Amino acid sequence: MSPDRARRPTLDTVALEVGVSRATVSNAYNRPDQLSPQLRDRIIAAAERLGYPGPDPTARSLATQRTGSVAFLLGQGLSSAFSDPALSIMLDSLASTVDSGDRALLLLPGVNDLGPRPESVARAQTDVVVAYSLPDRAPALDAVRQRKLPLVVVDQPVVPGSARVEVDDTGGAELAARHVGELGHRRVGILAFGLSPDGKHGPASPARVQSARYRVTRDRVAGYLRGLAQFGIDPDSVPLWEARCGDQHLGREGARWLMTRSPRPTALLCMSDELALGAIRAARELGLSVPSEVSVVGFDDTPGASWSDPPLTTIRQDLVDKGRRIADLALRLLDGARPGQPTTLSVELVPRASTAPPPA
Amino acid sequence: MSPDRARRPTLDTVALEVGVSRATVSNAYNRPDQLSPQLRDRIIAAAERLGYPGPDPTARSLATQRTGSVAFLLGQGLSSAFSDPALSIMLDSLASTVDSGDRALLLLPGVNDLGPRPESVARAQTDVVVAYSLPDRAPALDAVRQRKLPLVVVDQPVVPGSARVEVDDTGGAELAARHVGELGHRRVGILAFGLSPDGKHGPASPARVQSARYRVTRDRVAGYLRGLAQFGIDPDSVPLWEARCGDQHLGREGARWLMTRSPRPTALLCMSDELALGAIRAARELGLSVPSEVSVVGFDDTPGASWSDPPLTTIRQDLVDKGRRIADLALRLLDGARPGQPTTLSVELVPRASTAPPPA
DNA sequence: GAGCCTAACTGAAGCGCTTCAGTAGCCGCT
DNA sequence: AGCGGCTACTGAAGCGCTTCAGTTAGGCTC
Repeated sequence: MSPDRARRPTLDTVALEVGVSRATVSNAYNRPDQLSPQLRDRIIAAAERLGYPGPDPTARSLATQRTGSVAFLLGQGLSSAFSDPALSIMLDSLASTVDSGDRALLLLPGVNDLGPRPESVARAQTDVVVAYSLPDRAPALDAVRQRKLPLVVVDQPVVPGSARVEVDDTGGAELAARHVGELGHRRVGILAFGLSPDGKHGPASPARVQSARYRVTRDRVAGYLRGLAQFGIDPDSVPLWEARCGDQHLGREGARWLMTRSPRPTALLCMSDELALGAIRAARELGLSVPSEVSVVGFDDTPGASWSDPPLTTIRQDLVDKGRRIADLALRLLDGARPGQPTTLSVELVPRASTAPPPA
Repeated sequence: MSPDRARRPTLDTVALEVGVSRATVSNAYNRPDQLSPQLRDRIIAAAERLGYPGPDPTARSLATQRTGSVAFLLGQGLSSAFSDPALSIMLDSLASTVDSGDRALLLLPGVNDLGPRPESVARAQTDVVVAYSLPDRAPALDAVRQRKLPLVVVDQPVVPGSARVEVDDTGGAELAARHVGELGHRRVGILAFGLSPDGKHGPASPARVQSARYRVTRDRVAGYLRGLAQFGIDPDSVPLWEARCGDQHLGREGARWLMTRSPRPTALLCMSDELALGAIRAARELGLSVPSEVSVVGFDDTPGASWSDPPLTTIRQDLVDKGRRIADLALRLLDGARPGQPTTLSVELVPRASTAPPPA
């Protein structure tokens, strides 16, 4: 358009100015040991003078065949994602690990709960992909496969040839269920995450639970029911409410529904601390005391769990460790490592004051 | 390393296979109108057959001189950032706008509250930068300037030559202050965000307030004090507690400190809803009723504000609109638009049940 | 002083794509 | 028959950088 507006300086510009070859200027930036310090100083000074901002990242990427960024694929949009502090914490830890490896985080949020659009993935400048909690058969994963990018899947269905980091969801849920079982509860309700990416929330039928497209939700339900079964509780008698995303607001709504069933459950198993906090709130609004009239168990052990009122009994997973491992794994894949065995992170029960034996 | 492991197919591979020129294959992907549908179909089919995943994003970027991503620079790490739902909401709206423009979001979280490292910025593959709430004189901004990238600054000090989106922080804070003034409060405390990127929190001296490096915090304090002054309240008599980041936890701690001053403030002005929720909690723990014994005002009007107990009087800003505008602006800068006048978004007082006249 | 080694620098070949100025062929018009 | 104007496709010049195989000069050794 405009009459050749002062072309940006490139490596050549600088090389010409200093009177050296382009390779030398490149070395000045990337391999300082390859040239004499004096020459390097001259080059850097000339670059400064010419307003050369250093090697262009894109050109460098093309030449080196690595972009230096890690793409993070998210099932949902950012706002629902971050309404869950567990994700924030994990992502923060992931991001700092990634950043310390001199790489940036390319965030591809989901659209309509289906994960990112495949075209977004196709155009993403990245050399490794982390998929977090996408529904089964997310189209974005096809795009990843097509590009043959190394993939780390987290909390998510198995994808052949990818590395995997998982939390022992089933085990954790079972722990939670057994905890309330041991306390003597026999009427228990489940407050679950979304089951399928169709934006629905509300009471969920067993059939819907069967066909759930989110692995995490499926596994946790299975764990809950398995744990409860050990106390003779019939899975079909367990009411389940599905919250589309894990925020307190829906937790409250769901808990309200669960606590108005009859017979009223005396314990609520919640798939996240946020949902559990919503449940506590709902209980309070219904005039039910926690834990003497209703027990509530969360999942994740986010900071909010320990300072809620009452403090929340929950299943702890080490979110910081999780983020770090994911990032490490991704960085190692970049360096050509094989996916290897899936990493499964352990969980533990953290008993606090939101659970107690059921009312007599 | 390995003996020439099946080289990835490129445009040339496909062109050779189909027997057309490379340009034609490129057109098949980018300008379907430039070739006959039949040929295009043949090309796409051949690509499929060869496992060609479509034009390489990096090479494309180099050729077109645009990366297709928007870098988002954050003052803090992700976890503290997302502990503020206001940011999540805004970022979500920003991300979807960016995504619908077929661009991705490159997230550069801050390190040590100073914003991203300048090297990260230097290497970032992006063609436009959004800086959110960095401290004054953040080193990352120098890197942006050096690369001559278009810049949108948000909630942040003015940077020459950049576009700007702002919320009327001073005005909003003044609104909040006048609201409690009108209700009759004369002893008021302020629960503020961090003042400077040094990780400190706790009671802040007027001197520290003076030298604050975060514009938002500075402006809101100024607004509060201006509003209070209209009711004859001496700025020096107003206790201020600084929460390093805006999370409930620190809000509670700060509020507790404020509410144990003597004379005890009858109203608390909080810089975010999260802080305000923490304050309400602290009040409850101290056995003080909200609003009859102490009034609390938030800022942002996040969803949590309306369903807290009691519902929170707050200053509303339209976060979704904010995100969208930022993204639009960034995309327009990419298309060569001039930065133009700063956009200032308005705020309004939303009176709810957390404020009332002071106890007699 | 011949031979060898190393440090310092260079030349040129890519990396995979877009784009623009052509060219070739064809159709329709006069 | 000649010409203009299409449509469909091609060639080649970049985009800005990295990297590797050299080359050169200087220093060291015996």
